[in-house]
Formats: sequence, C-alpha cells, structure tokens
Amino acid sequence: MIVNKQDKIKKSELLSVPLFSGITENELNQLLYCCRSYEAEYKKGDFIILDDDKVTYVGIVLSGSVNMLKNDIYGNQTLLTYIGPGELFGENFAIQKEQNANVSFVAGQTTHVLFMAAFNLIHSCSRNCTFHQTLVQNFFDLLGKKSVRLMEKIEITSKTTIRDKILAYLSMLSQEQKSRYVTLPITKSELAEYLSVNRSAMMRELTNMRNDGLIDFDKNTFRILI
Amino acid sequence: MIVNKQDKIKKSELLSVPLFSGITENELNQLLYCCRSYEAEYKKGDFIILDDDKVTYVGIVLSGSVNMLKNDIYGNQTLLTYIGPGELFGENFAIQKEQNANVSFVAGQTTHVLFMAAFNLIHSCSRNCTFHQTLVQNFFDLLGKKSVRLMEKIEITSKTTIRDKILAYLSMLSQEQKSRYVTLPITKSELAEYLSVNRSAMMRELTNMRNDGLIDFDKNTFRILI
DNA sequence: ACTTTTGTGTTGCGATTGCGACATAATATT
DNA sequence: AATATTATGTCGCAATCGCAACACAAAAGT
Repeated sequence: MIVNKQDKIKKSELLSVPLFSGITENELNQLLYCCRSYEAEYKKGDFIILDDDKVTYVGIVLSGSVNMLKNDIYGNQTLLTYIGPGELFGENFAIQKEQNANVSFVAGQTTHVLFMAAFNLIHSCSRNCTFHQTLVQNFFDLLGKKSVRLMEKIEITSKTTIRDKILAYLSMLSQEQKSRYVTLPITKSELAEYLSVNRSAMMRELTNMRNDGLIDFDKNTFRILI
Repeated sequence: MIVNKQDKIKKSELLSVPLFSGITENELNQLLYCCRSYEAEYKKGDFIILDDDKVTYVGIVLSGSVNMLKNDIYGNQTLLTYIGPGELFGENFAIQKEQNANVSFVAGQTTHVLFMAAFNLIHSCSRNCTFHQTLVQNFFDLLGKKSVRLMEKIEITSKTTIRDKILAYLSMLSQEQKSRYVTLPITKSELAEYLSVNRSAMMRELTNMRNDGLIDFDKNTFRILI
C-alpha cells in the first residue's frame, strides 16, 4: 500500500484508475477541470463527508481504503462493504436525496481520495467532450462491481454457521488475490463485524477450524487447506 | 396487481414507468425503436434469460415481480432481492462479462417485462436524441434504488436474532407501504429464505412474537404493534 | 373432481452462537 | 519512554437456532 506524500498524485497514476480507462492524458485534464475535481487525504477513522450542499461529489479511492457503514435508528452499525483503490463510493446520489439511508464513509487507514462532481461526470458538458461515452461506460462498469460487492457480502452472510461464513469469505479473498495464501484487508474485529457474527464466537471458530486442519493463520495471513 | 392480457401494454402506461419519467410520448416511440425493445410475459417460476449473445438487454418489470437469485458452487441458493413494478433488473451487464456472478432471475408470479438494449439506452445514438440526458439520469437513480435494496437486505440480515430480523423487515415494509398494516409481497417460506433463517425457526419466532404482543398476523397480512 | 405439489404451522433435541468477563499483545498518542 | 487505546485470544454459561419429522391447508395441474 503506497501512500502518496505529495499534495497531488501524478497524472500518469490517475490514468491507471479504472474509471479513466480509455481516456487520454489530454482528455483527463479537461475532465478534471470539468468535474471540479480535487484531492484529499484522510487518516484511519476519519469520516468522509460527501455532501457539499449544492454539488454532489463521488469519491475515487486512489490509495488506502474506505469502509461503508450503515447506522440504523437504534444506533447499531453494519459494515456494508469496504472500498479499495480504484473503486468508487458515494455514487448513489439518488439515495441521499430520496430517503435517509444513513450511510457513512470512514477511512480504514491512511487514504487518498479524488473527488469529482457527479453530475458533470455523467452528463455531457457544453463542449460535448468526446470522452463522455467512455466515461459513462466505465462508470456503469464500476457500479456493477459495487453491486457485485454487496451481493458477495449477502452470499457470505447468508451462510448459516460461522464456519461456513468464514470459508465463504476466505474463498472470495482467495479468488481476488489468486492464491491460497491470503491477507486480510481488514482487522479480525472488522471481519467479525462484516460477517455479522460475535467477535469472540468467530475467534473460537477460527481456532476450531485450525484444529480441524481446515485453515492455518498467523496475524492477518491465512492459508486455506481446503 | 394488474396483469395485462394484451400483447402490448399501452404507451400511456409506459410513460408512468420511472425510467421514462420526463420523457414525452413522441420521444418514447423513438426510444423504444432505438433500443430494440420488446415485451414478454412470464408465469410464476419461469426463468428469465437476459443474454442474447450479441446484445445485452435490461428488463423493466411492468407488472408482477421478479426474484433475483444467486447460486453458489455448492448449489445453495440465496434470494438476493425481489424486483417490483417499475424497477430494473439485469442492468449489470458488466458483471456477466467480467466474472460469472451466477445470478438468475425467476418470475415470482405472472409477470410482464419490457426489454431494452442496455448499450443503446445509455449511449447517445447517431441522431443524438435529446432525451438521453434525462434517460441516463433516470437510469442512475434506479441503479441507486437497486443498491438501496441490497443494502436493506444486508441491514436486515445483519441482525443477530430472528426476532430482530423480522422486526427490521416489517419496519422496512411499513415504511414502503406507509402503514402499520402490511402485506407480504412474498410467501412466508420465501421470507425465511430472504432473512437467511430456518423456516420453522422463523415460524416459531413469529408465534412467540404474537404471544408477546409485538405483532399480529393473518395469512399474509401483518400488523405491527411496536 | 382428483392428484400432486407447494406452503403453513408445531414440537423436541442437540449444536451453535452470543454474551460477558478477563488477560495479554499490538498500536497510537503524548 | 510512558500511557492510553485498540486489537487479539480464551472460556463458561445460557439463549437461540437449525434440523428433522410430522400433520394439515392451499394452490396448481390433470
């Protein structure tokens, strides 16, 4: 995880962000201006506020990670999903307006974010820039991925036992990281929250699974032994 | 729930679909042609296939409902969400290409669906129709709602006890239907599946809750007594 | 009208889980 | 370097839940 110490990230790095795939450096400059974009850095635990009264922004995680939390009326909190580098958040501007979804975004670690005005991003500007087609397509692709993330979480938490939830989660990580050695992108406590299970019950089950020869782990590194 | 017996639904009814909000009847005609749209009717339990090899279509539920299911590699099935009149499904065309999400759509009852080519829907056609701005905006709003639906499910299933899950679910229904008398849009068996709990355990808890004076119910009608 | 399938409701039992309490390790903060 | 905070690991106990099995009602298909 590389944290950029400069105020502004290099253009070349921005070009590798999925949202800008197929966009040239020239177009990117126009685009960033068009969408009133700016960058910000957050430390672990910082709340990331999206609403700027008049303009609604979407955030793109450049480095680090952002946790998406939902609070219910009783004050309970659910970790909906976490957003990694290259991914979008806050793109559901419809939500914020129509109903109070009580979704909040919190930096999971030191995190660099690029903000852009959502409206300008998806609508052609007066100059009818050529890249809007590409951009809209990319935007939809990212939305699809976000949706997949939520569905993954549902699939995982739908398992009835803690053991099955852990296995489903590790299996997902294994696919993502293309290895049977996987590194947790979150703390074990956060994992328990993500799986919607009691933390100590999860710890107990983890050691049971190790004793049963299903998995092995040390700190945040896990090995899946089938 | 009105099921249209005709082959084609009236234009005036289509205009009331959220995706077409702000679109004139004239524009709608262009649009439907542009997007190679067609209608289909399904009976309860019918699988709805979206992939048409070359063009990927999105579906709009005109009447009835569609259940969105996810199958894992072990053959387990999860009811991700259900899609009601005016709502979209299959819009994540990015998903089907990039990774096999194993999502399938099944009619929950007699259901009328309008299909449209997704690409043409979000991209301006050669004639640069004026309504594309509006359409893209509507599309995003609907995607946001879909996302909210998934988050709702996560919030509900994240509760630790069956009782809390039921209460969270009924509270959501109550908000939707703007009444403390609510009608289940799905069967009780499907509800258990949606809540990711054992059906008989859910039944037991329902009667417990009735005995404790929390709720009352008859068939598919529930009353919330706080 | 009859049969088959699907949905509803109930119960006992054993397994799993949440909870609370505690100790220690690791990380931040000053 | 000292202190505070957060994360990790373990355990006993009581509550909850999944499971299996059954009976009956409702709906769908013939």
